[in-house]
Amino acid sequence: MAKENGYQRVTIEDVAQRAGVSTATVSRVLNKSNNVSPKTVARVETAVDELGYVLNTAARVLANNKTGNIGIIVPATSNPFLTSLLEGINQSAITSGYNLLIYATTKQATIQGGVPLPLNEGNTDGLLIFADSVDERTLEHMHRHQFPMVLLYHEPPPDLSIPCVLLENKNGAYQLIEHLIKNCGHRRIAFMAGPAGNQDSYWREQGYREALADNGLPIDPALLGTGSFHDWEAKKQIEKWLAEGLAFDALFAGDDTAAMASIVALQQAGRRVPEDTAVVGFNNDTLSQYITPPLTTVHAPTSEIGRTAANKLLQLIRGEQIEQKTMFFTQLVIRQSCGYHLADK
Amino acid sequence: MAKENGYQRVTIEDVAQRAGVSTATVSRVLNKSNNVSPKTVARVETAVDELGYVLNTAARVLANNKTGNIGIIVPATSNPFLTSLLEGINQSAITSGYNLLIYATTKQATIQGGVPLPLNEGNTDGLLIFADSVDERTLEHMHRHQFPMVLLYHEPPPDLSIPCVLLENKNGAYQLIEHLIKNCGHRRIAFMAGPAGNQDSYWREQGYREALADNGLPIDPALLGTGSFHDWEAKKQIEKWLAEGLAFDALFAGDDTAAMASIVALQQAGRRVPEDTAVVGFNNDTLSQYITPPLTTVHAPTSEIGRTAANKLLQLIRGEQIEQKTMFFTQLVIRQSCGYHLADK
DNA sequence: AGACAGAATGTAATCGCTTACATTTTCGGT
DNA sequence: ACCGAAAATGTAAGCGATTACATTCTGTCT
Repeated sequence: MAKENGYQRVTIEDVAQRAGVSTATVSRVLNKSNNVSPKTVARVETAVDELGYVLNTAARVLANNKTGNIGIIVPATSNPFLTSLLEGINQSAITSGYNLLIYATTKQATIQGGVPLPLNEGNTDGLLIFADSVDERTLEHMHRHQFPMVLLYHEPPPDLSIPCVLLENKNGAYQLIEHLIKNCGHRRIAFMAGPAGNQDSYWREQGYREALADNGLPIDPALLGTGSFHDWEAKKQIEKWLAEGLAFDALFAGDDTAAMASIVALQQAGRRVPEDTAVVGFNNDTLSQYITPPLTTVHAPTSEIGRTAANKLLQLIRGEQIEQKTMFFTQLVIRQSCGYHLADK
Repeated sequence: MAKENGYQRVTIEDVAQRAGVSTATVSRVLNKSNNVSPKTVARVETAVDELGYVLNTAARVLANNKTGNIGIIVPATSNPFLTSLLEGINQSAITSGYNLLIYATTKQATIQGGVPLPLNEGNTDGLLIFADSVDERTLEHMHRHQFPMVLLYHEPPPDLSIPCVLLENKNGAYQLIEHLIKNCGHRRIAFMAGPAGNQDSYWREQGYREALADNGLPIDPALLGTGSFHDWEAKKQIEKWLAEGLAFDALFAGDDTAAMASIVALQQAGRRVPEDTAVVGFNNDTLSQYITPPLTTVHAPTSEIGRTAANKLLQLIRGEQIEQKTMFFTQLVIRQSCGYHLADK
């Protein structure tokens, strides 16, 4: 009855008693339903105030089978790209009167088969799932139960028809690399992949490969590394390459975070960017314009993607029909880290 | 009965029936309570699997009066500092078997008097509250109901004894400014305040003022501006100062985000940093080492603060006694944006 | 004044789970 | 074979809301 910490909850019944009405009426007032006289509304409202009544969400959810929340499962990284994404999602959630609950998975606690998600039908009306932060088995299970979900930056397994919103990566990467080759005159371009299994990274690599091929450049496996979209990992990769004495005059770091870290690592090793080594990223994070040299990158409409994904989920929850796949496109942003301004044209 | 989207929930009763036991037993298995025979456990577990049963969190919460979640209310900004903070909080939450629910307030939807918080006793066991993201009236109300709360970077109003964890700002700022004056030889040091009402900003300003005073420098009101710990705001302030023709040879931007944006704005206007104008920040965000010039700043143990705050809240929830106020200290980090390496010593 | 539609309010079942208490099993010891 | 304590299981009363349905007020029209 009393909460563990000893506080005695005020219920709708107490309010009803104090206001001299039934619980049904109190509930009506609380839910602003019509057909309740102004005087009664007033009486109930003062009773609520006087008692300091707080609605018990759990009870309401149980009765309504609706929570008013949407959730998102993301990996617990500090990549600023995520911040933009969440910003967009939160925006549309709030606009629609929903709250956003965020659950960040860590290495120790990745969501894997069997373990029930902390965010589920009990506390959310639907879920946004970032990349592969939830394993396929769990996904399938929820899908079987028709729980509203939208996948972010990830296509669903072929047999699961879960709506998703995606970023077009290949073409963006292709243009970026082509710019490096044709406009800036680079030949030996290294590539850092993202985290294992990341679909964005996969397509960026495809764009990289095609651009090289189309421009008559070989794919040198030695130029293929891993940055995991993570500063530390990128730094390690650069150091490894440098130690090996790898020859490269440009680097596509996979994303902006890895690019920024790479620039620093390169500079610390005495290489000038872009004079000695050009570096380009992907995403166009807010910060990429603030570093020196300003980063050449590919703009991704991240917070718009977030907004759209949330809206799709909300439609799904309302039972509306939505298209399975939404694709967003990118745009090349040329600044200075690619060395374009130095190239002889 | 059926959820809006038409899915029929499997309840504990269905499981009980299928396993040929009572609901109580199923519940016991689900909660891993002892005193249930291995065979029964097995029978129940297969029934759960076969039926694809998912526990209804709302019902459990209603029965238990415990959610297993802690929540945090933060402003919806993309300041990387917040990311570190959340990281720390999430870490200890998960370690203690709790989940972290994040609610980000936006300009449109700040938490103000009367409006019930989306995160409350119904879905969380306790709340972390960042700075002034919740108004005093609401705070008081929850405090009156003994809802476990911990304030972050903010002291409670004098009459409300809510535990808080704070950062020591004044001394950090003092040292920073003193370094600028004594070691780097700057005289006209501008200051950018944070958001209105921000306590961290207040104390940083005090440190700034005292350092100037102690070193015989006047406080020139013209040198006092606002950056709001925000890139855009900082940029505007710089542009305004530059347009006014304000003379200053150093800037304490209030935090790293404002510092980085200021550096860019200054550079765009043709001023060299630190040769023409030194710039320093506060926080020591991960990125501050990656920019050029690397930022001189004050290190704040942000994610440790997060961890500590979460732990305090968890203790509070368990009913343990905790100290009201925990203070964390800072450390000066000298890199290059202050111009120290150029100063004649 | 009486009848009646519609507004206002009340009654009580229900949502899915936990758990105190009651009851039945199990099993070692004699 | 029997007893009794401990182990296993069952029964049913909540938790705090919502809401279908029933009932009681209004006030208008004849």
